[in-house]
Amino acid sequence: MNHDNGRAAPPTIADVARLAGVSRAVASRALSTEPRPVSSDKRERVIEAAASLGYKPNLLAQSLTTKTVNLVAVVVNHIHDLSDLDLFDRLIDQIQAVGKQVILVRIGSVARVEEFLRNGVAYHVDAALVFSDFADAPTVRRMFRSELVVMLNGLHDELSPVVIPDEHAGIFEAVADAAAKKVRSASLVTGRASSPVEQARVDTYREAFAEHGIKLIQTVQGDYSYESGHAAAAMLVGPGCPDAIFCTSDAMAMGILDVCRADFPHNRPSRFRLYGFDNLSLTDFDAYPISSIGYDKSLYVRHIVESVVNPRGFMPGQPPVTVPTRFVPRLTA
Amino acid sequence: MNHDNGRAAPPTIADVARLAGVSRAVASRALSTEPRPVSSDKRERVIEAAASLGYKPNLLAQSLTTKTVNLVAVVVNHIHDLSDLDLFDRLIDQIQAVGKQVILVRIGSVARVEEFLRNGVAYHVDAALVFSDFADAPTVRRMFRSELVVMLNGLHDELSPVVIPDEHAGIFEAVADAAAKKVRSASLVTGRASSPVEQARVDTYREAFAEHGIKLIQTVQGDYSYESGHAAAAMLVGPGCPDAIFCTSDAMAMGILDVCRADFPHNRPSRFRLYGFDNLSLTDFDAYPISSIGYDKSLYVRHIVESVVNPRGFMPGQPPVTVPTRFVPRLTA
DNA sequence: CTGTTAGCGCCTTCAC
DNA sequence: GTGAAGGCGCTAACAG
Repeated sequence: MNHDNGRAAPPTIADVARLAGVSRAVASRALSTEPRPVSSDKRERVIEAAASLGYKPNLLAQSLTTKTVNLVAVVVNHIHDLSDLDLFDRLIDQIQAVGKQVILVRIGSVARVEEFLRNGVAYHVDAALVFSDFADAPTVRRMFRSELVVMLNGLHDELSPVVIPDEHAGIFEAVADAAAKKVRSASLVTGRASSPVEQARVDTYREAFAEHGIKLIQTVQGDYSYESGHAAAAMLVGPGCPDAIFCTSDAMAMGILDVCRADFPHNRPSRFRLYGFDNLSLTDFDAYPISSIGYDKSLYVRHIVESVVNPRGFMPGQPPVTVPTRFVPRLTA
Repeated sequence: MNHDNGRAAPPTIADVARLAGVSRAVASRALSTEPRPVSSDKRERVIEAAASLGYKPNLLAQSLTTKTVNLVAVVVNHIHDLSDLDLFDRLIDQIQAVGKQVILVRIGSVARVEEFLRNGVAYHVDAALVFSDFADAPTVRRMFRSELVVMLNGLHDELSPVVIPDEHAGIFEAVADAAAKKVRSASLVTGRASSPVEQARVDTYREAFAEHGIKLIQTVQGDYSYESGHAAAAMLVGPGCPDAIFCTSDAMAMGILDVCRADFPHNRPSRFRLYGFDNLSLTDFDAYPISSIGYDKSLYVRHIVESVVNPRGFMPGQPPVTVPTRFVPRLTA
């Protein structure tokens, strides 16, 4: 019953085979999840022996021959990238549901990428899901010795599958909402200008403004953070205050809202309307009822896990898998 | 320069040895971090060869002989346990800084614990850091085949090191703060009654109230969540509203604050004072300036990582390592 | 269907 | 200081 009292080494498949009176190969086959040829009586004996020994396969040794570890790397800049905990909770749950485990890799800074490469953090993970934009696909492929890199940071790559929210619809819906509410002028608070994703996002806003005859008064650069929203507020709501402020992250919108509480009696806009982006779960708190742009997280996660489970579904050069975004109205608009 | 264009298999130590014109053993020794006898010219040649090949040791194969994977499991109930992202960011950073990687295990429910055991998620992790209270130390030890389990969920265990905040000081400071502000009556909002940690916490509050002559009017049970705080508010601030409300989590305090905004003009208390617990980074947002009880997170993380790096520092039966808590005043008190 | 034989990639004796 | 040989635990190829 009790099989790990002493300092005894964990049983190996050789122990199981011996106890069952079969060869190691048969034991291996009997214990395999795949259908393998074994006579049913031997299979039974093996299984019983394994149970009585409390045998657990050494997955590391296993991976050495099968070349698959059931390990998926999730690569982020900082853990704060996980601010959408809801999304990550689903993601991890789903990855575990398909029998894999998550190794969480925090890059921290661009410099660390090089460090990782030098130090050889080279687990042969089955796949790497890249949320960090500090590393491009080829680099990540080298880091993990894995061909299967799923880019979720907006950086495209011919050789790797890409899953990405299609921001067009959501942005246009949000701007249309503003236009319907007689918004004629707007300011835009952006993130890091260097990011191509952010570039595209800003362009989409511009396009939508143009289409609805909304005048873009001013663009302020932040860094997606609450603090940068806080700081941006001063530049935005002076005398020439716009009818609406659009932010490319919810956190920045939260910062602005906190500076301008007076402009939102009972959380409703008076002087200007406020739109965020991301649809963080934070926007469910009463104090931050920020109209935002979001997407179906389960669908997004499903696409990601699908490309991990079924890597052959991807052909080099294939266009990104997209998840449509939509406008999520709340009080601030 | 480019060493993985084709479908070529990653270079092994044998390739390095061949290129350097030495035996595999010498190559292994030269590449080892430990000091091993190798003539310096050969060492140099090996290192150069490894670099030019872009050689990265296969950590899995390595672990097969060294019995150490440089993998640390972080076990949580849900990802929402990570609500203190600040803490986790440091933790992961520090773990990576000592050359290990984090495998994030989400238990989800008590039923899943058994499932993990059956499926033999037997990665030989070097250590498991248990935040989940769904699993006790013996179970986790079996799950991971690891002797080194660090309990961070408040569940004690003779055989495993425990790191835990010492809540006494912080609670007494908070209650003293209230007493100094003429608080004479208080209500307490608690988490799951089943948890022994929570039991102890509640007892400490009671003790502190008694010492300062504060009358405990009412105890309401929540579940640490924002929503449960929201719900509790109705029961608390009726006619016999206390002078202060103490919550055993910041999230619950946030829920109460949102229901009772009117009682906090300019975020300052009028009818009653509000105290949280955890000192979440959320309390840095202007909208939730909740007085709380926290501890030095870097110190906490340092203790954890120390017990992972230096497991022999722990003796069975040793008392928990504690991190002192302290009161963190903000507007709501 | 079964058992034997070879490795997977690495490290560690152990002789030299 | 060096290299040959053996083995970590497991599974894929073979013959039988």
